[in-house]
Amino acid sequence: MFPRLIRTKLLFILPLPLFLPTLKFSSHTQRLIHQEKFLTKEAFTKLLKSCASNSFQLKQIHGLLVTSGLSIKNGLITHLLTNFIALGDLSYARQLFDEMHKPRTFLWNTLIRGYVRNDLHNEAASIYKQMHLLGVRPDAFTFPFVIKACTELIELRAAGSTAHAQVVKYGLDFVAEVRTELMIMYVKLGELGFADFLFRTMVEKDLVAWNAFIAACAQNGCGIKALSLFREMGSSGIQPDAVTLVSALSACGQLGCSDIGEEVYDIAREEGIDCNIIVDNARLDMHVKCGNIEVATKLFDEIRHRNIISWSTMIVGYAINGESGKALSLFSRMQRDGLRPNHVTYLGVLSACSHAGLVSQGWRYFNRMSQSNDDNIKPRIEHYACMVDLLGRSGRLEEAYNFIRAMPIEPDSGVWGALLGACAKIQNLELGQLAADRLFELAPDVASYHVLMSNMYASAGRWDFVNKLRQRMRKKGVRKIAAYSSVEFNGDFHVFYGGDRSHPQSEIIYEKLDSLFKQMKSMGYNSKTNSVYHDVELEEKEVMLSTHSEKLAIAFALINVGPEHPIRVVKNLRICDDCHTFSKFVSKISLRDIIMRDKIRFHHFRNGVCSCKDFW
DNA sequence: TTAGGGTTAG
Repeated sequence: MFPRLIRTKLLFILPLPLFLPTLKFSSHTQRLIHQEKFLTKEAFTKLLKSCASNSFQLKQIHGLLVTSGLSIKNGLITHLLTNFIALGDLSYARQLFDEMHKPRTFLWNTLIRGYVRNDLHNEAASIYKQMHLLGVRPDAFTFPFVIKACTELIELRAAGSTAHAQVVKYGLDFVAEVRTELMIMYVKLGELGFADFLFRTMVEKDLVAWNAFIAACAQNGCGIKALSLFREMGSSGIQPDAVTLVSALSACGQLGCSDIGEEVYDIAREEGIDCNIIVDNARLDMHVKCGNIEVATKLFDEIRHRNIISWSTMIVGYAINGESGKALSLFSRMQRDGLRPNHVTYLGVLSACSHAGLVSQGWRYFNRMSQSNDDNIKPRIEHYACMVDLLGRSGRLEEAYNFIRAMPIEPDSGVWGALLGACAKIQNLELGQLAADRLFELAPDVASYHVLMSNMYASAGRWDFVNKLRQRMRKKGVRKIAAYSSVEFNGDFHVFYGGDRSHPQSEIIYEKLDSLFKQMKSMGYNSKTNSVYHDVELEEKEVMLSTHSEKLAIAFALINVGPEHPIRVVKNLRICDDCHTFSKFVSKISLRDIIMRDKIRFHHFRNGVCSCKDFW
């Protein structure tokens, strides 16, 4: 009707009363509007600013702009769009974006960032792809978030490499922000060497780059690397901050080295970042993960401004250290103190029940959650998995299976995995097979499900099925995770694999093992060969068992660690029956406490008894 | 008008 330029101008001279009847604004906003005679660009900006937190009002403004039949400048839409992104309403932002004529790179960046910040990584990647197809040139602001999106999703791995190639093509690979994200991506892909190369060749390694690398290592199972970087940072003269210390503490928790963890906390004191609730929680969690439950209890009582994370950490701490009663009474104390549990707290409570086989109490907590009106603590899929674990491991496999069938949400691999784990413990081949069938569909690449099922067949002597399953794994390229145990001694980590002879002290370690076995056998020890899942003769089975990684680690610690310290072993998988018995005997023979952390809980061995009461 | 790093469970 009008040439575009004129129409645009018209918008700004539309008298305000025309707008007012349909808009329901606060009195403050209305005053603001009345003060302006016409809706000038400044007035419009002001109007948007005053509605920035109100999605409804923003939508009304957009609606008015559209129904006024006037063309809208990109600038105005940009304002609206950034507001919607800030409010997390990505679908509305996307609608606005699609209405725009040739949006500039800045807007593409804004949208990608919005998607990533709201965990919509696929959408972020597809926007980038579209940008690429349309020939819009990305800039240094585009890539940090594109790479982050690729890092977060396994499906986007290939896209990550493409993005890296693009970064190089546009000459942006020396931009600190871009390179930091690339580094994180490669750590997550398990390419630590390449991540390290990117870090070494960074022009200026600032605090954020150090932190990103240390945190990425700590979060992706490279605790030793994280700690060595932390030490290197200290000697390079860069002052650590709370983020650095939290990552270092988390690495210590993973590695089970609380002495080093306390040295890290000393630095927090020097830097004046102790009494920071996040750092204090990280320290608490570190002691929990090292099995120092008394130290953790004391620290917990000393933390002044405890938050829900402190309480959850402590509840879980009791649960995994075999003190379920304390976990549950702490939960009651928390509620008496007027704190509301969140979904993690409930996971801790349910896992406390699960570790001790407290079925009726578990049901009570689960029902309490289900009846809660608060959306935040309605049971999620993880809570269902916890219940299946509790029921199944307590021997109520049928009940667990019926529970799964009655679930209001679709069971995922976590839920079926819990059932399979329980079936393996109780030796229920039939139900195990059923769970495994579901798991091979839902999570075909996960080695541990194949291994669990294969072990069950082996225990039942069904070697035909074992071989079939192994073939299937080979075909799919699913590789079993090798079991290892590690012991920290004098700041170094000694890692042992089954049958390992690579340690410099191997000879005396094996001698020590021999003499231990002799003593144990005289006390009535018989090896539990049902933990060896290979079709070999009994004698050979005994040999394989006798060199399990945890046994080597314990022998190493007995030789090296002073008698005033307990023996601490960290294992990456679950402990087997025979090693559990072995550890009980050793704790009795050697009069040493053995604190062993397996994949999901602690075993504190003292004088021939384990804190798990042989239920795990 | 835009950018990179953090704690709690299984």
